[in-house]
Amino acid sequence: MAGRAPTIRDVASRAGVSVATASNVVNGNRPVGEASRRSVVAAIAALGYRLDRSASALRGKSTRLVGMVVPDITNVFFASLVHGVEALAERDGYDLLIVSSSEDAAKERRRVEALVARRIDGLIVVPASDDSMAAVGGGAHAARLPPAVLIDRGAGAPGFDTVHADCDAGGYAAARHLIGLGHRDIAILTHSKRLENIEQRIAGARRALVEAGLEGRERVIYGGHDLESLRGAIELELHRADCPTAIFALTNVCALASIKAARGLNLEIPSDVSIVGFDDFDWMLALRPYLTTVAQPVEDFASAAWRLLMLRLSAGEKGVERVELPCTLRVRESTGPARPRLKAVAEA
Amino acid sequence: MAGRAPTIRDVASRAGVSVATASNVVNGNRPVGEASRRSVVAAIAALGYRLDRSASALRGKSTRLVGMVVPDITNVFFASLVHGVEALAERDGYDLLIVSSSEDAAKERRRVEALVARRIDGLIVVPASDDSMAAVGGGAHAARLPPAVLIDRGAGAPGFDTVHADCDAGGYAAARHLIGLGHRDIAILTHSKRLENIEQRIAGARRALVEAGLEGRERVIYGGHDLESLRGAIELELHRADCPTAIFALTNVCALASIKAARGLNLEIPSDVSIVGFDDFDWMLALRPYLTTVAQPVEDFASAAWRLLMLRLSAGEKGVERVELPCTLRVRESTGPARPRLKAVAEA
DNA sequence: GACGTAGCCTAAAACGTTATAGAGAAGCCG
DNA sequence: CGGCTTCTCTATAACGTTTTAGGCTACGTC
Repeated sequence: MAGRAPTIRDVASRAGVSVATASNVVNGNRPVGEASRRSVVAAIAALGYRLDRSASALRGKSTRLVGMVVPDITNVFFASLVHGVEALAERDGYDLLIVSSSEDAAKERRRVEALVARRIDGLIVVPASDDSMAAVGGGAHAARLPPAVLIDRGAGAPGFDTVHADCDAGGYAAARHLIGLGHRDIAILTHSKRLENIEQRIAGARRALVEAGLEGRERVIYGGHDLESLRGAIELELHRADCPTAIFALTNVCALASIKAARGLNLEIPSDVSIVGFDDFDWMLALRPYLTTVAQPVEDFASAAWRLLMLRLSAGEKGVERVELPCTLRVRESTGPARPRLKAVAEA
Repeated sequence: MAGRAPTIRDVASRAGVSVATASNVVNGNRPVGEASRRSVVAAIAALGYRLDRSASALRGKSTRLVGMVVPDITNVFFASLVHGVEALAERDGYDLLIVSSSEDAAKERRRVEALVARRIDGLIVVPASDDSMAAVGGGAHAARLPPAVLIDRGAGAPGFDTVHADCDAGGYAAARHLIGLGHRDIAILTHSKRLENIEQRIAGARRALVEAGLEGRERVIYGGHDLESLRGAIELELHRADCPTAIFALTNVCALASIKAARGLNLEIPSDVSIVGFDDFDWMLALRPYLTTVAQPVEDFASAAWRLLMLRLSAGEKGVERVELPCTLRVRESTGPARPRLKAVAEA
């Protein structure tokens, strides 16, 4: 039937008005008289007209497109973030261009440039490293970044609105909990990158140890990004004669790795080794014993980030805003009183 | 320093060639002489020119934009699919517009229309229901859909390339395994939607039962989309006097729900109840006992879908293609010999 | 009645790119 | 040398929208 899709010209001529008026009806940019508006609406319905966003993106000042960068969509933490942001974006009539950085700053930079080439209105990023976004902004012919909000990491980065958890408090709460149970040898498992939020978690834990007169008793283990290398790293630690009686796993993947390692070495949780994890997602509730964990308010991360972005898009120039959200320690079954280590760990 | 970003006009004039030539250098659409190409490349570097994709989207025939629709990005199965597709899209210079349908056909339709308004080149969908995409294609002023590939569901939908697993074989293998262990009362847990692939899994299981002379011994439990309602549904079943000795959970969320339910009722796995799950992801490996499961080749889903889409984008008209990939039963520890039920289930 | 103002509308110029049609030069064949 | 093809390049017209700069009418005020 129809040769090509109807354009706003077709709408205008059928409604007997100018294209400008038709356009103003479509995107209530300027007021339109009641009579004109009605005939335009009727024409739109009759023709089945649909606004071509490519064209409005080119001509208009907004593309109603927001870019989102995450290290790994497969990680439920980031997936939840995306989930939350996507819902809000839809509500406000934005579409989301999602890319992943694979925890690689160079790749992140490439991907962000691709997004900028699409003229995104704004950007929400979980940066691969704390300063990677600053690097994208700099340089001779640097891509002019649109307003960007950093989530989870890069809390100190100048020039960006940021949303992050109070990781220091989270680390402190976790460590205090373990210390209260009598643990003196605590392994802290994390991935290798030097990230501000990770350092904060460690700092918080350290603070608790110092308070308890246990300065320097923690051991920080950097295990890499993937599950298997993390498991290997913590397994090695558990093999030692002076192995820790508790593990504080700084991300949900680290928690998973710790559990797998303990299982592999036939260590009972929590009687042989206590574990405190990070984050709190559905699958964790299938683990037995239930995991004691430091939960982050992921939904709030998403809504805060979106709010900041929308604010900046409408408000234009304004000071950067830093939102810090609370973590909550959820004590469940994977932590228990420390016992003197009796049996030697069997070789796997 | 620079007022506005350099356009291809600036590049052309600096290189001393026409804009058409500059454009042809940027997107090797037509051959360009060596001398011109060099000066254009030099000009691009000097000016820090970047192609504006909004403009090429409007004028050109391709937007290098692909839409992807998933029911729920939070589900690791769909997240993995996105992960796979995104990597391939990046490789081929496409960007991915990701939306989620929340398992709701009406929302799916709205979201697809939004994508079409962006003039996406193609579409990769895990449809909310088997015929939801066909519905989008129809209608009076229906959005003309770009080439679309359906993953996981809608295997029979006319006019679409599809990628799906051999669910019948998967269901058959799982049921045979349970029957071989002596199970006679098998509960099949799934979410409520009538989906072809789910029906196939059930059909496969039935086939195994019929073969073993156990016709009609399975009970299919439709538990809804979220974890808690699924758990409630299977819990109810486990409460019955004639409760099943084995559960075949038809998705990874169903498996999770089954485990939680068993735990909640203090049933030992597998001695009290055996569980076969579906899909195979990292977090499942932290469960104890290790879950026996029917694994789907998620990475292959993604690459097959991408291949089909690229094929159709280049080949134009051609017959629809249906890719069916094998499932593999991974026998681990959550299934064991059926024992006559001795103890009554304690009230939770 | 002249003037200012508000409300509604229009014509036409962008936006930055790619596609089209064709021009000029060079090479090949008869 | 004329005619043909091939290669490279250019000028210019789109693409479908929003924005700009006014223009017309109606209305109230002096």
